[in-house]
Amino acid sequence: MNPDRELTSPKVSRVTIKDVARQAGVSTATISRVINKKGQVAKETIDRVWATVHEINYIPQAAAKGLRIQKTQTVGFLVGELSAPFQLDLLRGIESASRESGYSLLIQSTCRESFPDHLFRGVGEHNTDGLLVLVGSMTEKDILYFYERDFPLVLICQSAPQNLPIPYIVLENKSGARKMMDHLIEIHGYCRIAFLRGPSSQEDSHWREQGYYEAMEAHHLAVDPALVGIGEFDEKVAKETVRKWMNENADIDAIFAGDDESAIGAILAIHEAGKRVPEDIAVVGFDDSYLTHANIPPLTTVRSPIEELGRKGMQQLVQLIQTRKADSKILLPTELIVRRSCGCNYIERD
Amino acid sequence: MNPDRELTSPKVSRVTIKDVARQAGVSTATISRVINKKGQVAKETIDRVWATVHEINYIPQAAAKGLRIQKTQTVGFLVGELSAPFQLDLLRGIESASRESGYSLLIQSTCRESFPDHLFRGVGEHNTDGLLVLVGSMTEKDILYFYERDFPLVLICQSAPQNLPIPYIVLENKSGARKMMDHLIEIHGYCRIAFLRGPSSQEDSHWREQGYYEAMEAHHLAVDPALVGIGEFDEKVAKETVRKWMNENADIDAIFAGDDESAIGAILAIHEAGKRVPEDIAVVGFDDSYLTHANIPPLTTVRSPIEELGRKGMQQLVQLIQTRKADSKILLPTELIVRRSCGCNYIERD
DNA sequence: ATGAAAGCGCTAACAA
DNA sequence: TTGTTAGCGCTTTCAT
Repeated sequence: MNPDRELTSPKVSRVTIKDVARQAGVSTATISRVINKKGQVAKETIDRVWATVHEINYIPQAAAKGLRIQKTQTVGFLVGELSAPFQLDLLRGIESASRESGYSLLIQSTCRESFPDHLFRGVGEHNTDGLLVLVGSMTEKDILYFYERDFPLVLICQSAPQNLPIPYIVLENKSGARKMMDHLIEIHGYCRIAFLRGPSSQEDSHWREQGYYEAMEAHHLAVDPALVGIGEFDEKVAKETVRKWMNENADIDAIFAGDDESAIGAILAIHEAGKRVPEDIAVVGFDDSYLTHANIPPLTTVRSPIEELGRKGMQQLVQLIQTRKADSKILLPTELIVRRSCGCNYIERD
Repeated sequence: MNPDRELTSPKVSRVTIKDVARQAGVSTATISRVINKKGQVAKETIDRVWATVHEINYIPQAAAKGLRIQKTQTVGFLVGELSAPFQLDLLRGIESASRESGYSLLIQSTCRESFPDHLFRGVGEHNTDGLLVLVGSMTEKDILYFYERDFPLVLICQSAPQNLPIPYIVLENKSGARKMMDHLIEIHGYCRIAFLRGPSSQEDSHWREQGYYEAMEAHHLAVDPALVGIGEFDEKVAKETVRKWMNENADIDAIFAGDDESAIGAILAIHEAGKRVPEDIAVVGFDDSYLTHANIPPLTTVRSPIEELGRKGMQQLVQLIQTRKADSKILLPTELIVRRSCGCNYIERD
């Protein structure tokens, strides 16, 4: 576009620990001791070293340190496709926790990954001390590969394959769904409740569906198989499913969508059919993701503590790296968020 | 929570280039040549080396290579607070571009950063070859610091301070705003158009506002200062401003919100006042961010090519790192997205 | 309390 | 075409 500019080669050649040593009149060993606060160093020496460090703007090179101590002080976050809004909350939790623990954070999406070779995986033992693996971002085969090499791995939203002792952290999906269903049934008296399931391979999806069945059974309500449709955690897919129900004039009191995205799709389809939410049909979601509160009507949903999921997951990973131990399983509680799309009379405060 | 588990120390001690050399019966130099595809190596040797590499699962250690070649093959992305949904789109573009260029991606939020010392910045010359800097994530002082050291920097949504030749990439905010205003005025005949401005320090915000003024002037419409209110790119702030207008019964045909978030806030406030969008007051936004199309009514807005912004920005950075040259300024075109909140009769297709 | 020196794993200049 | 070797910048052991 615009004219190029020319850059000279770096004005300042890298300053190394040797420069600091020379300048401060001590050995590199002492510099290292001061910077890493290890070993005994005279108070005055410490001060002189720090002064020099600042004076000449010394910053230790990570690669050299890493090579020497055989640690990268870096963790990796693996994600399938970067697109679902909850990933930003997750990332926020992950980033802050890693930073607080003194680890750098490498992030890699594996969706259109096409590494010719295991050599060239973007992230792994060669450049990280451990990996945080979001469901769907790594094949079971690869998980096993790392496990066999005892490389620290923490799984998010996914339990360990083959019951291996790989630490993982998941949401309380079933009880969350159960709470939602109880609300729909007990408070509103809905009986004909449809369910929009997520991807069948997803554990979150699976447990939410189980919660739906469990609640129906507990309240002696029959599940109409025709009212369990595909939502795929996708707005468009859900919309299509609900559109079909609308066309068939299906008898539905409420739709429990497997996640907020599909809930949006459901609402859109219902409006398209000229009906109202929640007056004609209630719609509720799961996750309490971005903007659900600003929906019209504001969406009743189950809050997933996504940022916390990221934070805790990262804390587990760091602990695993440093002590080789971690909780094998962490279950994060979910919370019912009642707004108006279920038929309640909630008023948004701000 | 659950019982801890014990992990043994790594079963497999790291395999190094020496192991491959020994096993394949050649020198480490040859291994290096094969892996990096540099220099002349006999076809059969190449095959033998690769076979060995796979057999013993050799992965070159990034730190060692980095130390030797004095490059990290890593780039950093600096962001203020990880929260605005557009950041995910941005990150997607950045991540894919960096991966395609063979760079690892370090990400760091600088919001609640509290490094005691420049030594311990999370990201910089010590662990990256260059930095992608999102507006608001770095002080001018720090930008200057890096600039003086000729450390590769590309700015996103922010022009270079002091007209320094630091490459940057921004959106066509003014012309986008202008297009939107022209639509509002020429197609809908609105005259009393309010504007919800973003943070005054933000360049995006500034240019969008300029586009508003320019369009008003071009159409010989008077700007009513009372109708230029604060929105801060924030739903709640915008809502409050519009709520005030509603209470005052201000004469408004349309509200042009500086971004989609504030547009949402505006819509909420209008509904709260018992009025309809767009029948009573039209509302339009800027960015075409997540879920705007699913709004009720679907939001008319200006699309910002955020993912492209990330991709292109990263490509510039890589070019800057590798050739020391980059376009000094890139302007990314925006596009008017007409839906229904402006009063048009758009039907969502899916 | 401080310094000398070895060596982490890799690349590249030079030699063969 | 292949091997030898020095050395990147740092930490750490062992002296002193």
